[in-house]
Amino acid sequence: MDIGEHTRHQDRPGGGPAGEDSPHRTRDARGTRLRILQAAGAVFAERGYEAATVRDIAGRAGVNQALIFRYFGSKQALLTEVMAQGGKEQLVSTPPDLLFETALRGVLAEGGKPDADRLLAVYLRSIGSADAAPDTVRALGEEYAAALAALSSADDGELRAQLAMAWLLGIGLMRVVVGQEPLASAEPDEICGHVLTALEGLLGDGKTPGGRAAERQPEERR
Amino acid sequence: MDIGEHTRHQDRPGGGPAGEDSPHRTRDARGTRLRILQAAGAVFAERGYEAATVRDIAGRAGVNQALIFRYFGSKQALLTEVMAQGGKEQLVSTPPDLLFETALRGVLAEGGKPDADRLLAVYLRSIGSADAAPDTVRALGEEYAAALAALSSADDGELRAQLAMAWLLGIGLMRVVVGQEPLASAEPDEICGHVLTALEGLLGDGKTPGGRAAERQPEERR
DNA sequence: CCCTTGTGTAAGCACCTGCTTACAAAGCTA
DNA sequence: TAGCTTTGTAAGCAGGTGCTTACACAAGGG
Repeated sequence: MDIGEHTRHQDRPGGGPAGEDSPHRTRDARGTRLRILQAAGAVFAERGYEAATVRDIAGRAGVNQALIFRYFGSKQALLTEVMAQGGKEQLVSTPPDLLFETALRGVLAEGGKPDADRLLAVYLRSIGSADAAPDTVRALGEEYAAALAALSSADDGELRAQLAMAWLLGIGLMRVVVGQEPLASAEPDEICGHVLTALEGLLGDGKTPGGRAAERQPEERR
Repeated sequence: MDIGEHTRHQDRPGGGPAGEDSPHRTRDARGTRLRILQAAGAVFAERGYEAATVRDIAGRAGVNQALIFRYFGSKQALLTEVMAQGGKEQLVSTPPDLLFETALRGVLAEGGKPDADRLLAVYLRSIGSADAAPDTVRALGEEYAAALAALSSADDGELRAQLAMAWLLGIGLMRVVVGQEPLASAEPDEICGHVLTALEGLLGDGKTPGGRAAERQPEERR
């Protein structure tokens, strides 16, 4: 699973003052910060936290590595910043009854689109090594699970919701990191149908039917 | 999750020829090799591949680190060896219709028992970083999925089986690595009941509509 | 005795890591 | 011009990494 499409800035060793067509304005602090964040997201997603080096990130962003420490302080803080961006937006902007399907489709879309936000890959690849990553995942996962649990009237609703979240993560792991076939190339609609059908009883608590989200026939793609 | 119980050999810097009561026979190649493998499994499981150092492993095993390279050649080869041991035993020794529940219970038991085989933790923590880890996981997962797929008459049986395997991995990830509550401390029986019920329609028979399976409640409601 | 083989060790090498420091230049005000 | 802040860079530091080398000691055979 090669990514292959990134910002095109390479580490230019010479950096001479000759007439090079610099693709970005120099001395643009906000732009530089953003490029570092994007490059960090890509490198963390590809290699995981430990294997990613700040020299790699700086090279990909086209900046000197000292700038990374000026802007973010440390490699760990950079990872935290990468993880923090855009984490909860989906959570607060999606009605709870559609939350799981939305999150699932987000996970499924990640493998396909090359330029999709690689947040999930960063999470998955950094969980094993970085100290802050499991905490971030746990905190985010708990909020998702709590929102999901509110839908169910079962007394162990939170556990059920976390089981559903675990399935999300596992599917993402298999598709994005491991790349197992045929799962990795399967149609999102097909996977979505299977998963939602299977979870119907787990999340829908039995009394009220799960609603449209659990219909076997997948809805039209958004 | 403190381990706390291992071979008690520490790296002794002096190593004087005085009358030291060595708790293991010296010059025992097979025993030394085994101790290295066990120590490597523990350290890889705790820290992940990248963060684990051969000096740590050697220290935990009570041997000189040069021995690790004599016995295994490289750190990567050591990881491969650790992953290879005992991977497929369960696969070939379990009838297919019990395979999923057996694997699930193995995953669930891992968090509780401190001295359980940490193979899953090694997998999960090393997936993000090591090169060979995803390949090993993919190969092993494909065999499990193939065995599971043989049970189903659906034409996409393999996909369904891999979805089930993904759930396994995700639950393990949440329990062992992330440690999310209440999932991490939940009773294996309870989780097992939920998961098996939910997967009934997915793995059982592709022809049976999923809604039917979700209609019945889990048998014992705690 | 020496020689060989198998097992274990101490010391180091070459390299890489995150991070820091000293410095240069751009932009701005006066 | 000078002075100041902001943005960027080159060079290096202290420490850790995987891995190698040279060596020590036990055991067995001639």
